[in-house]
Amino acid sequence: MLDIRLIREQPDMVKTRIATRGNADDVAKIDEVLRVDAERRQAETALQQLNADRKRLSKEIGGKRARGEATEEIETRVRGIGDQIALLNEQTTAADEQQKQILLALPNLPHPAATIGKDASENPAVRSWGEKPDLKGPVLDHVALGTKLKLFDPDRATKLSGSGFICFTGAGAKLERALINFMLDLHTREHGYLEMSPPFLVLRDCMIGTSQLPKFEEDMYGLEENQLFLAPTAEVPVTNFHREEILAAADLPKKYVAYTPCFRREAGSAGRETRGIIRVHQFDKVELVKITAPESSYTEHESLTADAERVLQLLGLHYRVIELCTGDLTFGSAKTYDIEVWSPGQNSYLEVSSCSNFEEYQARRMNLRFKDAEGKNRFCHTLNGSGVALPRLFAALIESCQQPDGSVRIPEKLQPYFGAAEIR
RNA sequence: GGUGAGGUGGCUGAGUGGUCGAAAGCAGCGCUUUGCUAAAGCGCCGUACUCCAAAAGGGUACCGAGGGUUCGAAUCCCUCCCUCACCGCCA
Repeated sequence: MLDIRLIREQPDMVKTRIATRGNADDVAKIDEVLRVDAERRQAETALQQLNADRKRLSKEIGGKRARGEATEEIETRVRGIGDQIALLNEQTTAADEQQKQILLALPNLPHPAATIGKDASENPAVRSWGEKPDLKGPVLDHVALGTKLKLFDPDRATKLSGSGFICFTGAGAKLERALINFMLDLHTREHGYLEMSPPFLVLRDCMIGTSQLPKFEEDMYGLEENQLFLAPTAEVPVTNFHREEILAAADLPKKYVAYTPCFRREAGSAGRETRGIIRVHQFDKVELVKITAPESSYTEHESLTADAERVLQLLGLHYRVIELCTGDLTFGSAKTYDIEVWSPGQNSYLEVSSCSNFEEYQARRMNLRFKDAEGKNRFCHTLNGSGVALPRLFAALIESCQQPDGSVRIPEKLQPYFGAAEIR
């Protein structure tokens, strides 16, 4: 959520920066929120004056009663003030709510140094690591390989939950588990993250806090009856862990890692990149979350991205890192790096991680603050990134490690977790 | 799910209709005293919004949340949430 004071004081700067996202509605919303804000403050000032009057006169009544004097006249006056207060109260509450809704629907400002562009085609490449594997023999994609080696069963998964679900089986299920444990151990032992195992169902307030709601409700699974949502990413429960808190500066940065399944409706993306296990309604992910002081968030953003990259490096998988340009930047993010692993079967790169710095955008929504050296309460910065998402990692791994004889070689670092050197 | 007891500032804890944004204590900060430590004394010590060009300084709201009664609510009434205890159910 953007600071209304920033919008009030520097409306042109806010408009210019938000416009780089390429959505004209956002700019219009700035003007709207400024208008509502002005109305709100005017009504609020009038209301406060009336409240002050009522408070003063009510105290007078108390005094007069104590002295045994008549109070009917004042009581009548105050009753009249009370009626006005009720009216103005409705106005300010409505304006307040309206302002809040507009602010919740406005995306974050892209970082001032962000690459300006209209969509994914203009995302600048940052770096790449490793080489495309030199595969001998016919290259199978992960669907063919997985089916042949019985690593997962798309057809039977459909029988269970409909299209867009996957069921891992046998060595596939074990590989999934091995990858989760490998990543959790890496991030906790070598990168200093604290492991969390959070609830997968979260309250609406959490979804608002990390900015999935109110704007993206159609992409979420919700349980109508008790107002819970299936978390689309561990980012939601883990970042909201400290919602409404004031942390000590000495406790920052907080670094958390969590494995959770992720639930996404993927509304509107039917048919796109849906082959095999590339885009499913439920997938596993190991997520990295940081809560930092504003001064260090960009340094922490670089190291978080490096921590995620390390997973692919240790598995020997070729990848590249790109920066999202303003037009492709996610809603709440100020800066995002995507990590894309090479998929020989798709002959393209697959996004396995999206590492974002939200600055204070989420913290403001969830009222997450810290006490700085001067004792002032300030908003934290929040960051997260996948470390990394599993189905695409799984696909890239089996495709990249396939052998001419049709087996899959397990990367050395993963063997202790998988318990074997190959799948055949 | 049932019954009972609770939810007040960083913490403990007073406050059952009027000058209560809230006693007192602890913790914290500053000053005085002091060779140091300790102790004592004095003062400060919540958050948000808002008014003023700004500072200084005002104002309003907030005692789990939301409604209601009243001229006036931390205090009375209703609903909900949460915590604790016991009972029931249950992996």
